[in-house]
Amino acid sequence: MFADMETTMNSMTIGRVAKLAEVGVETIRFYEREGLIEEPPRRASGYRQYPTDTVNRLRFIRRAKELGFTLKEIKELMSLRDGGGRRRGEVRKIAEVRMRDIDQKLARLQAMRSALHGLVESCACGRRPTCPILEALNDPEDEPATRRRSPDGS
Amino acid sequence: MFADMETTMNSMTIGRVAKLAEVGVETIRFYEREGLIEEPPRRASGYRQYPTDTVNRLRFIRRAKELGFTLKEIKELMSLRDGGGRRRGEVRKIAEVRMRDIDQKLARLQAMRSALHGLVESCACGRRPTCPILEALNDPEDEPATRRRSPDGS
DNA sequence: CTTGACTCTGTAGTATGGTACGGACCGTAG
DNA sequence: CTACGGTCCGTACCATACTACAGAGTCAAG
Repeated sequence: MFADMETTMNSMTIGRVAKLAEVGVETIRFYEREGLIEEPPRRASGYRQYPTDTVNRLRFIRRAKELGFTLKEIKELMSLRDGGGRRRGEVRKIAEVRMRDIDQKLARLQAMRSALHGLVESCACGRRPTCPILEALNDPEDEPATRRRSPDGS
Repeated sequence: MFADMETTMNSMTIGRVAKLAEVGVETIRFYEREGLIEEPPRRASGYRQYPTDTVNRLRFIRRAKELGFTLKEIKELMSLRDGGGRRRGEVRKIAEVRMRDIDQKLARLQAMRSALHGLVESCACGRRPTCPILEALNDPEDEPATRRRSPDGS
């Protein structure tokens, strides 16, 4: 058909982009309104003409969302690319904060993973005093399991 | 005050649980309605009396949510503890699926982390042809970067 | 035994992130 | 040139996950 032409021409209709990025057409327009992707050039008719790169941006958004980031956070993450009108030190600081945030997510996912692994390997479902899955996301920082700081949280 | 008594008595009011788990009182009742936590015993007055363990469950929910799991998924994860009326093989299968899901999240978070790390270390913001942050979540599985399987995605 | 904070139920409203029209226009295959 | 699907814009609706009342009852300190 004409799919090949569109892809090689480095300019795609919204429907083609949507299909490649595996999102809905309405979603793309929604992201445009929300400022997550920039307004593309238009044809004389008003049709949006997307650069192929937009597909990657949309996939990034989709996956980042699956990792628990909000659209607002994703917008910020993507703006780190070009600095988003921020000073260098500021970009650096944001990136560092996000990294710590990600490290925490990594640690918790790993804990959950190993809890599930234990469940699969030993099949020790329901015969333990404590549940490894629930334990997985226990955080010694705010759970004084043995005693830590003041006994009253407030 | 009476905080100490309540904690040591292994039975807490909803307000106390809420404070310790760092969620709202209304949220707890909402989770109860949704079946994420079981209905606690009541006093004669109708007041809910929570076992201390409920705090851990609520924290688990809070963190799992931050990791991008929906309440439905979290409910399923928690039900793996007691089997949730499922056969052993079924529990195992669910756990395995979830593990693969988590592995993917881990890989993507790690990619994003290292992209941010590169940004912080080299401070190479905005002077590259491609953006490491956007690249981070590119997936060779569905993005035929160099050519792979059929050239047309559909 | 009053007072003020807490809890109860039920219902309504909010924020986020889309999703689905309706009615008109565009574009290309036949 | 006509059919038919894609796209336009605006608005309305939806699911998820809370959040905020209202109005009544409860608890415990003073």
